[in-house]
Amino acid sequence: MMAKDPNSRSDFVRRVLSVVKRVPPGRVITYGMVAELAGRPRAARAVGNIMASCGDRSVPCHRVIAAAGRIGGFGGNIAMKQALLRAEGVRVAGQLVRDWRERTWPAAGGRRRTNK
DNA sequence: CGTGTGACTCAGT
DNA sequence: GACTGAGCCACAC
Repeated sequence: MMAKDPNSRSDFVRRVLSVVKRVPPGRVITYGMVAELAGRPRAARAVGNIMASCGDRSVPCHRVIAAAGRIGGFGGNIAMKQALLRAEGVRVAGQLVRDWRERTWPAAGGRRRTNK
């Protein structure tokens, strides 16, 4: 069993993967949110790098999107990411997610206020 | 150990 | 709404 080796990655990477794995189906999360849950609210960029290097297929990296509901990237196969999200019930329009506000996880508790 | 790069984010124009 | 510049972080070389 243990075909995987999560221990070979750094702590931060392990934490990021853990967060993404916790994202339920039909839900999406932004890189910044993952970074924050991972303990580095400013490491959105690093999270993107980790996803690009994610060697763990158990991680639904397709549920990780950029801020403002943008799809972001997917190793050049953005179309696949859109299809995967759509297959989970997420409304995707081109490179933009329409219902990301209601599908962002964890539930931000509601909509944003006048101030970001 | 310094530099460059990238599936990012924010603020300003 | 779109583009630009600057900031921030981890990893490969």
